[in-house]
Amino acid sequence: MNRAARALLERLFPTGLEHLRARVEEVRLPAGQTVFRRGDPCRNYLLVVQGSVRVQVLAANGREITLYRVRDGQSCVITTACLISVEAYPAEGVTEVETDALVVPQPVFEQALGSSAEFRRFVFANQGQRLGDLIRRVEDVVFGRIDVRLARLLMTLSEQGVRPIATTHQQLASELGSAREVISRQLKQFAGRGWVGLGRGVIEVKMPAALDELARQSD
Amino acid sequence: MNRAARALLERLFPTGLEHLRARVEEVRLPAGQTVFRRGDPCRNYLLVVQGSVRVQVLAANGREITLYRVRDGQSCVITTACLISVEAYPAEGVTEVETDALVVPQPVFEQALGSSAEFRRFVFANQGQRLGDLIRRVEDVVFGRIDVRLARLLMTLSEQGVRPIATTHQQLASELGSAREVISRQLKQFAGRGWVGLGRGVIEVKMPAALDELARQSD
DNA sequence: AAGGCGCAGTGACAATGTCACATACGAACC
DNA sequence: GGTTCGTATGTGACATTGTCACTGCGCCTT
Repeated sequence: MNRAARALLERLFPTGLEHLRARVEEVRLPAGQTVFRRGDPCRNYLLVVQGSVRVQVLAANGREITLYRVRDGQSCVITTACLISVEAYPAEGVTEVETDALVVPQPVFEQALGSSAEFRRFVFANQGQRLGDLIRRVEDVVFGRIDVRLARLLMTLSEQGVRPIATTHQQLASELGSAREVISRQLKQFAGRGWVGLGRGVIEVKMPAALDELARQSD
Repeated sequence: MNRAARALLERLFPTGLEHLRARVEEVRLPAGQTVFRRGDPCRNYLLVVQGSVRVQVLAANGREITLYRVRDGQSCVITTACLISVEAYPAEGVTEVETDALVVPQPVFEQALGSSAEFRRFVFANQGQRLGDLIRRVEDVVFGRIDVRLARLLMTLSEQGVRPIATTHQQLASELGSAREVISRQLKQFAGRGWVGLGRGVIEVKMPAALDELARQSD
């Protein structure tokens, strides 16, 4: 078990709960691995030590939308909520990169919840954040314009990742719950204004200020 | 305090936790009352004893969408999640009818969470259901056709409420996150096929089987 | 070099949302 | 009975977004 995993474990199962640590398993998942599927029952509490899990919903016709991501040191709302209420997963989770996770069996989860205020705080803090993400996503999808949403996404990707951005139009569409053609058209507009440069599987943000101004429009 | 409230209180604060009951307050809210606003901090855990709270998001241009409802014996995800994570409310809640609720102060909530497995189960069961509602709502909004969604809504309303349905096109639009004109057009189509009868503020479902068939279409 | 496959471009059309009005209904009041 | 007023609904023109059916391009494999 690596250092980050051990630190997280010690934080969540502090003195007095050491005996629970042994029942927590560490797993290393390759990128692109499905962690849970829609309709699966929840049996374990999952904690991402290091990596990223994308939680998404798929439509029959191939369209999809990303609900939120679970990143380093976070846990998944759906798992938490379904674990005790015994609902099936309403969405699916896929690792985006190689991901290190801790698997806490349901009985251990319940026991820790009963005996550690720190553990409860962690669980609820995660719930709150993920739920907030989700509601903002609804708002965005229902009321937001696609150009604004795309501009925002491009800014986010260019700030946090390698430049130029390595992604396909289809991936952007899946992120936003839109269709590839729509994204292609928007990107062409952006490119026409000189805001971005387009290549196969590559997008270069050339005028971040312009994109940013568009991204700030709320309505 | 009425019987239903007392029963709920006894269930959630059983023998051993009687002392907490006294710190829970009962309130009776009139219909149309705003329970919490977007951006408000969460200070109390709210339990609906009898009534209904609609949780919704409003857009700048007047459009709105209902996320879910909290009904008899249920509690609100947002409140639960924000209470401990100290996030502000990302949506707002409004009573739809006169509503009886229990107000559990944050410290009492934390204490109960630490000492009662029954209380924890209740809280998480509610979380799971409400979160499931929310994800299904996202799916519906992003991938669903408006005619199908409207048919489903009309069936739900006609099954559970007084017939004919007493509602305006605007209310239906707000429920679905759509625009009034869109709903009016769809209803006119339904009426043209003889599926419904329309009046001012009133909709009569005439051919539930036809609506139901439409409502079952998933894609 | 020849396919094959994934990615992107395109035009026509359908569905939904927006805007600016016009109308119609019902309650309250003369 | 009429008048008036506020709310609910109808409507056409248009903008935006999604769908469909293709085309073409670039890169990899064989």
